[in-house]
Amino acid sequence: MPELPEVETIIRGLKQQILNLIIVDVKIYYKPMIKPSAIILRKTLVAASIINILRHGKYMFLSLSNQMTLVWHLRMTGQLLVVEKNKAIDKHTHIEIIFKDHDKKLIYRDIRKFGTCEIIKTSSIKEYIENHHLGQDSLEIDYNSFKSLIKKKKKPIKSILLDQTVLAGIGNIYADEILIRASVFPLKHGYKLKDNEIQAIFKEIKPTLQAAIIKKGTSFSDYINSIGQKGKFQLHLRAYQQQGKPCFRCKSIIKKIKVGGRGTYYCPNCQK
DNA sequence: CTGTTTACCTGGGGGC
DNA sequence: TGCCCCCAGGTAAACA
Repeated sequence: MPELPEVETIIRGLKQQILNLIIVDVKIYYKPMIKPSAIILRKTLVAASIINILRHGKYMFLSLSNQMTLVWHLRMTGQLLVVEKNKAIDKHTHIEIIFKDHDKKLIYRDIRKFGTCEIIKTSSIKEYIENHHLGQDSLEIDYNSFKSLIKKKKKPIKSILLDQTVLAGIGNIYADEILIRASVFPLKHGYKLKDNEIQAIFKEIKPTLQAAIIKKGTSFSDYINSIGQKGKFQLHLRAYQQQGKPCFRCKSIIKKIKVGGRGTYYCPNCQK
């Protein structure tokens, strides 16, 4: 499940590997993931190069040399990989991008086919973020806007952290990791949180995500970065998938519940 | 407007 | 061995 730290890790890898390489061919095997169409994607990419990559939350913006930008979202099992040009692809590979005079290619793999690739004008990236009602990036958000957003919401804080219109980038893993570090019960509603609890959550958001970026993300099931490596933050998880294990703080047994339909892990003693 | 539920997909695991 | 069912979760769309 690529969340902000995993997407950031992928972008850092891609920037080192494929920036400014001229694209000579694009092969598309699964068309429904592309907006507006596979034909337009091919036309847009051939003869162009990727000159910059930005991130907002879990969205990647790959800007091209021709004033166009690919908005790529990996959803749950998407992978952007740089592999040897002659490497055989498997049935989960949906796009191949071939570069001029280069022994590597960029491929898109996605077991569950939820990922999307959308072509927009580079000048309308801001507009795209607004139209999709994305909140501030989780590494950028300031305390006052965070606090006022949380106070308005009549739903569990866990669901609020997952809401990309509130703040962008947090998914199921890091929502639980932030809440156990902040000692806040995931089912407690936003408007019922005390200032010191909102402060405690805010204080954990950026350091938790930054720590995960340093470890190159969490690899629980499918996530690997652009050179096929797993992350290492799964070795530092305190809540996610830790049911039955002792809490890092008080040694109580971590419990698993459902919040808004999502598996949620927490310490029944520290998070009340 | 708000918040909740469902659809989109596939693979893995449990029950039998 | 194999079939059925459920589960995993990010987002958009449908719904209440």
